[in-house]
Amino acid sequence: MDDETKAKLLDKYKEERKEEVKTKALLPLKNAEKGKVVMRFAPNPNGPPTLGSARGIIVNGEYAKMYDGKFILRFDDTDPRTKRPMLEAYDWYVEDCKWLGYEPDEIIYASKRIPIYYEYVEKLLKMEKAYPCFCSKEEFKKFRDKGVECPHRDTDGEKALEIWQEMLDGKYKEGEVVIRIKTDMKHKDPAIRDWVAFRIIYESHPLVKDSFHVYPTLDFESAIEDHLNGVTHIIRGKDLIDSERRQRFIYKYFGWEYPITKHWGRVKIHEFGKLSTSGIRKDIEAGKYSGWDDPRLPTLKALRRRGFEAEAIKNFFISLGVSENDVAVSMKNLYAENRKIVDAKANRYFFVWNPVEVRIEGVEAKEVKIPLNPNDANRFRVLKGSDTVYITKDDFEMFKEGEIFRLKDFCNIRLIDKANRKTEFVSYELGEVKKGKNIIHWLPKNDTIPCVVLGFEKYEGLAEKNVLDDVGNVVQFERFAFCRLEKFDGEELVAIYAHP
RNA sequence: GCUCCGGUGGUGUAGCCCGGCCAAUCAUUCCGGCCUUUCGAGCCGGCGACCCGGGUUCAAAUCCCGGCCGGAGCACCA
Repeated sequence: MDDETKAKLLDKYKEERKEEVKTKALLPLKNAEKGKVVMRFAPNPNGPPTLGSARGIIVNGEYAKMYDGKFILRFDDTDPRTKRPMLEAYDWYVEDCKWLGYEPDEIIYASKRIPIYYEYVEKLLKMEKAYPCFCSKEEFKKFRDKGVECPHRDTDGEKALEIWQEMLDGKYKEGEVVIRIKTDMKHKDPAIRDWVAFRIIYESHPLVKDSFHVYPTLDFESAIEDHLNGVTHIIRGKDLIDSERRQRFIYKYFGWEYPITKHWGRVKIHEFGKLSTSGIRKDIEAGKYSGWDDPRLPTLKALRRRGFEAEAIKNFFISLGVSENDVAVSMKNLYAENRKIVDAKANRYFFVWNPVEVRIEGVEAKEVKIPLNPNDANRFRVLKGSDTVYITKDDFEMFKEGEIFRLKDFCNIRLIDKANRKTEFVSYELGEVKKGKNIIHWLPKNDTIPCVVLGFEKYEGLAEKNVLDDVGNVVQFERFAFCRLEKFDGEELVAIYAHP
């Protein structure tokens, strides 16, 4: 790109930046040209996609959309041991990308393209920009720390290729030899000094089985792929910030242009402690969680099960932006985003947890019509008001004898005998009871279904029968929370707690 | 220890590159009010921030230096 177009782009970038401030969108991308942007999201599928993955999918996918560009999903699955991929997880990533609204234009499996990486390392070997190194990890660390070149560094190209061939032929044991990229052993940042590009691992790979035993490291694989795919911008976590400086050496040797990079900091979500994929896996195996979609987990499967809208997750991450600061954020922000979407369409129902039976003296049974959604005056559900109702224990305990409270949309009653849970009818009209905490929800004695709500805590109780019209949907249990009704087996309704 | 990065209300975030329009944006939380019926929803309103110290300048959140605090990398992991 020449200086003039660069300057033009920069001006445009500044203008867009100003405009974007008002709207809810990602800040414009540096040097991005409509139609020419290529973004990628490159996970290792060693577990299911989580909220963290969602950030990668959304930020990269969204930029691709903003600039009518291309979005690539690439599986960086080149370690069959330490970061062993999980076969089912490949599809999970594809599904979740689609669910979030970013269907990949292309899907790349690094493990299937290992021969391509071989071609490039052979070139580097021949150019003497890479070399086989027989140092042990510990030995090499000493050289690295001292900034001294190791004895294998000046192996000539011919010999290097010979050794490489022997590696491929299986003549070496694991750990005996690796291929290193020449950088600069005196580079002021020790993290950059001659890094490993290939190592030997005799382990069957979940996807490509026993096809290879010489595997590239992330830095090598990623460097080659980004160039081959014409990736223009890389946005990822700041843990990979040094990758750029390492990989730039390869780009320099081949005369390629490195993509523009941007990094985000660590995200800590208050509600989920420290959760590692391997830790969760153990807990699932131990029975602590029901599976990867356990509603207490930060996986996208779990969030979807709880009824979160993809749009809400998107807005949540867009609001975090892309800054290198570490953020500690609360799920309350996600809840707020989801509520904005779901509030208008979620039907309202009564769910009485820890039900307490209460008798009402002097009331006449009568059907009451209650709006399904307060914003919609035309849709109703019907409850059969009767002389015996259930209310939640939390409410019951709050009231004192003599106090009047209202069963929402039914009638006002006075508590006369708390020990025997007896009340008396006062009136039907809203009248006496104004608003607020004296209006509670309730259920008629003989017209309910058992309902269990699964979430960070488990709630057991009763729900009105009308909910059966909404199985599969997100509803609001009034004065409780938004929940997704998962299934009804004829006996009991299972709902998943979404958020207040 | 070595290298790099960052610090704006309780929490995120915009502004910083190109100093003045910033007595600082937006969202969320919290608090208060409203709602012929959710005080665990909704609607309206309010409180609340430029890490500290120097310097440059007519002018600093913005530039420079130092300090403090936080983070990342220094793997034959990604």
